[in-house]
Amino acid sequence: MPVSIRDVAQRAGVSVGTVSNVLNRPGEVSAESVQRVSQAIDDLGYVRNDAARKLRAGISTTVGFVVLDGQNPFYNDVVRGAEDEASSHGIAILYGNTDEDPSREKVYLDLFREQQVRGLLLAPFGDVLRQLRRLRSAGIATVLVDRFSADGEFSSVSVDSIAGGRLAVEHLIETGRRRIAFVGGPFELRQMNDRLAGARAAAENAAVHVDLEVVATTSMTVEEGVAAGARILARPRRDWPDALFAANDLIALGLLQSLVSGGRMLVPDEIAIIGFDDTIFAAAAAVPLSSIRQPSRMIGRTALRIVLEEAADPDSIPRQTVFPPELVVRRSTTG
Amino acid sequence: MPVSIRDVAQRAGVSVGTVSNVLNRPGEVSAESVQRVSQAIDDLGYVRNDAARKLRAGISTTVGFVVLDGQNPFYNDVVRGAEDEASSHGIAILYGNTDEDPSREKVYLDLFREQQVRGLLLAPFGDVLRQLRRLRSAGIATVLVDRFSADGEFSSVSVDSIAGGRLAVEHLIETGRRRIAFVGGPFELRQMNDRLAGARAAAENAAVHVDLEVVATTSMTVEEGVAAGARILARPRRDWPDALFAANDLIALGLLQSLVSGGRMLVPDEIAIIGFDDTIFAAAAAVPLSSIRQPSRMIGRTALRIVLEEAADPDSIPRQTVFPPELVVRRSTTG
DNA sequence: GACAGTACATGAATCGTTTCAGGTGGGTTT
DNA sequence: AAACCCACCTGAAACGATTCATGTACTGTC
Repeated sequence: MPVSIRDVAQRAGVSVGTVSNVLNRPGEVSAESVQRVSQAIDDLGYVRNDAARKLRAGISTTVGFVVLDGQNPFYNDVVRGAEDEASSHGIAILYGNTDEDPSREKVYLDLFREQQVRGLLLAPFGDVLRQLRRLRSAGIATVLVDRFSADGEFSSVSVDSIAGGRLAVEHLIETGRRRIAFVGGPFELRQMNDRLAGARAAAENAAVHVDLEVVATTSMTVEEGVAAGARILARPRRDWPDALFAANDLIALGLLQSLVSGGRMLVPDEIAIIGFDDTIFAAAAAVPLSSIRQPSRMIGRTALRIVLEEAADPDSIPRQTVFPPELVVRRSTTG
Repeated sequence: MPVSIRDVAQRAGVSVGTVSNVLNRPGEVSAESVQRVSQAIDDLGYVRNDAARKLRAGISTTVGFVVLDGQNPFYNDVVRGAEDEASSHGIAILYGNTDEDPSREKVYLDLFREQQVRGLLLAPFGDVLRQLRRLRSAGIATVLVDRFSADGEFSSVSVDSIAGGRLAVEHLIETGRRRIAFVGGPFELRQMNDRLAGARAAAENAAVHVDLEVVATTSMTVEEGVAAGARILARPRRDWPDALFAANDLIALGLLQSLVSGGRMLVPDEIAIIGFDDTIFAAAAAVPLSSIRQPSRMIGRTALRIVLEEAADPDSIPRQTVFPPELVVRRSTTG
């Protein structure tokens, strides 16, 4: 039932070696053979058995991609970029979503190792250094996504989160805000700390006095944003901040939902909100959301390209690719 | 460098067959052997080579999932459900997103066939019947997702779109709307036609007279929703509908964006909007969006379970699993 | 016509697992 | 003590592709 290279060879009247050559280096085969083999392949509906190929040639045609939040449109965009690049190389993507759960992350890393992926793209959450090293020694290259690899041990593709945080807060200050809250978490995430650090830098370097407080969330979801918004509103009015810098758009949307619920339209007049990522939903929000744009597809494309290069050359030196963030101003910050 | 089952066998002082048995049927091996082999595996950091396993045993440990819109949170939820089920079986998901492009769809189907996935989950867009049949004859089971398989040739897991359409329009009529526009497309999609059919049925069976027009979009995206909204607003005011039923939440969000842009807050007073899918963004929208909820994770879980069952039993009969939709009322339809 | 060089084609060996027919040794039955 | 069972182990064959050393046939040169 399953048709193998041998069947093709027989039908085309050539040896298996020739069929393999037609498949892999058509240039080294006579035009006639190419023609006859192609014909036989069509007739028989032959498809290469990737397992056998992988086994013998050691060439894997899959790349793993593990993201930390599958609900976040930002990661969907990144994956989409990776996909484009991958399919142009005939490579398929093994996808895993950890939902910020270190044990799920571990499971996926093991699973993908067993699958012997060609390389791994990872938006890390937990402490995976040991595992990544083991992957490397098994010949699997890893590129970190959305996370600068400070020690330079692995390649990474990310946006300058510090600059992003600064952009956001500078914008808030310029538009007259003075009591700013950074809403985000968990702070195990490096990006999180960087965004906050950028925010702090902007606040400190401002010509005017600016208060910057931190409202911590346990994850970067809409629900957490809603909850944080409720906590803020529960304070006496004089203790409200006049601007919120959300660690990502999901949190920002949650905040927005709190602040406009029950017909209270506090944004942007009383409180400005700015998000991060500039996902497709930012523009469609209750109040169109200002945000810090990341070139998400480009991040995905680039990461995939790098991982393939590293897989091809195991001695390559890890490199950090950092894109600049971009401020996108919408109604939520401009009364 | 790479450690094989032979290395493990040697270190444990047993034969390769025994190691394999420890891995696959530990019950049939003496406790001592299990212990020694496990020890050796740990010492050596051995991981099974999935390619070899797949080649010899013909057992694949991946399932393909091809969705038609990776930006749509609905599909992300479905994938998440499938993921949960998959990882509990040690199965990895090969992910592909076609973005409503039939040629991409074809590419992924070929790619996944080459990978010899255990089964395939597919939210189809184009005409893939021929390809699916070929996959089947190659021993790869397919389960259609979010699409009822009318002819019963393949298994499917979906929500009753007709009922969903009816629910939506009945709700609009009950809340006093009489001039309803269905905004959606493309109509190559069966779900699309079903949702519209349900809407028509509700309009026709209503006790009062109801107008139902169709505003066609070329895809189910926010941008298309925005464009459709603009077209509607461009009409003389007396020709405006008083309610919009969007084929999914993304379109609904786009419509909303048009209708509240420039400070015009037409929703819900002048125009009601209801979406479909009840994605996480519906509640966070400009005006919290009424929608028709699909049990998305459950759809994913179920589809994966079924595809595994069918892979295990090639003679199983295709079955259609249909979940009921659920009306979720929010501000966008209740003045 | 001998020789080298070119252009292709061949098929056996190989990758790392799983499978399975056959083997071993000790215990139980008759 | 012969016959049989049982629990466990062994090792070679097989999966389907790729690789590579070895052929073969033809062209052109001197």
